[in-house]
Amino acid sequence: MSTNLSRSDAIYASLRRAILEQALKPGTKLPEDSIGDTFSVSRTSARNALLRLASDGLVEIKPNRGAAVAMPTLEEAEEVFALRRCLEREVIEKLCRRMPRDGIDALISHVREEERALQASSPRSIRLAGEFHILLAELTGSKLLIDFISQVVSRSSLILARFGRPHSAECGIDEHVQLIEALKEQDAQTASRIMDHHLHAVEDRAKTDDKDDGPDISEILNRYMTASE
Amino acid sequence: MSTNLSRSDAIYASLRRAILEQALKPGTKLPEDSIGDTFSVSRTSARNALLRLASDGLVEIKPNRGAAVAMPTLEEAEEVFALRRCLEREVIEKLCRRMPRDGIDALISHVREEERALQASSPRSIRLAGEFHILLAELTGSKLLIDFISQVVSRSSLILARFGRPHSAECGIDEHVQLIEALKEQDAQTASRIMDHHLHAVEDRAKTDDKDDGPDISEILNRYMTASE
DNA sequence: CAATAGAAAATTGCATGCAATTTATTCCAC
DNA sequence: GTGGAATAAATTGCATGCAATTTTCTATTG
Repeated sequence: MSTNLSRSDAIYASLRRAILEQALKPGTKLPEDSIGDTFSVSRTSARNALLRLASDGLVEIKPNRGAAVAMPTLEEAEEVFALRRCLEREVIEKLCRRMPRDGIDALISHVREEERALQASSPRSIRLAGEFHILLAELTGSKLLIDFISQVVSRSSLILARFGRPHSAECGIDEHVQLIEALKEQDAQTASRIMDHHLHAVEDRAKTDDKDDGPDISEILNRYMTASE
Repeated sequence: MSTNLSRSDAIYASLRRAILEQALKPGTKLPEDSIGDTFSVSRTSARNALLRLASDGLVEIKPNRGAAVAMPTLEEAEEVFALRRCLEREVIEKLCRRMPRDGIDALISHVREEERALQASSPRSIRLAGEFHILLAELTGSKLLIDFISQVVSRSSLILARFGRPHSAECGIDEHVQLIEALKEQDAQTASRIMDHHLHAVEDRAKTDDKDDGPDISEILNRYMTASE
């Protein structure tokens, strides 16, 4: 049970967390050697993890030039949020038709955790805000929908890291609470309206363009080697 | 220019074509050795190709047990078509708002090619039917939308290979023609209606459950080694 | 001093080898 | 002849090594 994860799985998970919590900023180069060294594995395992992250859109791999944390453009950002609105609307509709028992409870308890992380100024709060939306998708029970939502949520985090205010949490937690209320009442129209407003707010947070790159990768990664949440 | 593709790219493309044209049926095992041998490359390259196909949902990889062409369940099939309707509706709406010049021409010319392939009873017709929908997505200009549509279209092909009548083309070509007409008139409502009807027809074609597996892989793959269209 | 050509270092793409796990086969008891 | 354990074959997960490409540094020239 302890080593149920393969080595490349562990690296994939750690890198993913580091990117989503904005410890690794867009543009940061990710050489296979450095990653293999810091995780004490070979380049092969690191490479596989990078390939998977690339298909998630979290890193970009250019032939013979290596991998780097993806730098979404403003154009791509618009595409992501347009598609995200489309997908999250589908989630809301599905959930208003059929919400699993304990679903509301799970959502409430997640929001509580978000609040705790926010008060503690933990970097987890950034990731938890995104995972609220993933939890919504999970409640629909559709594997594919979970997968697609995860992708747009991940990319949204990246967009906020690139364009948003530094370290701003992605979502207003109060809006999450409002959404839960509407879902409880099975009010699809209100829920959709809140979600649209919520996503527009997130999108608007992508305004200022600050950037700096290239600190020590290994230093950052050492904090993300553990598989713990 | 001749070898702009890396080795694993070529294998990925060939395997993908073979799966989408239903030469490789769901459930067929894909051992790294066999693939490497038939393409005259090492297991490493074959492995990378399989990893990418797995993230597309076209093959399933179980730890220490190898890869096989994915066998979608009826449950997953429902998920795919539900999401596909959602995404294709978005495509239609976008295209009715703004259709690129020459877009209609490109669609018409694609349908012509579909007709030619169908008359020639070419296995290409199966793939071309799916690529009509991908072409629609491409006309929206959204990279992400193209990506997502490609995924659901690929999975649809797999579902038809698993559950549909053998070698039935996925789509009725006449419905494609009707859709083009509605798009030309910028009639989003009619276009959406046709698309919904069209996709339901495709979904209904997933009824009978026939199966047989396991011919010689290498024999099939040899026909797909060329990088041709 | 700027610019460019060339060499050196770094990094990726791929092949091969080995240990570990899984699958198939053999052999023996019943 | 059947069921099950032990063994053999096949297959994956991973590490290492080498050639090819890219990037960085250096030196020479104008």
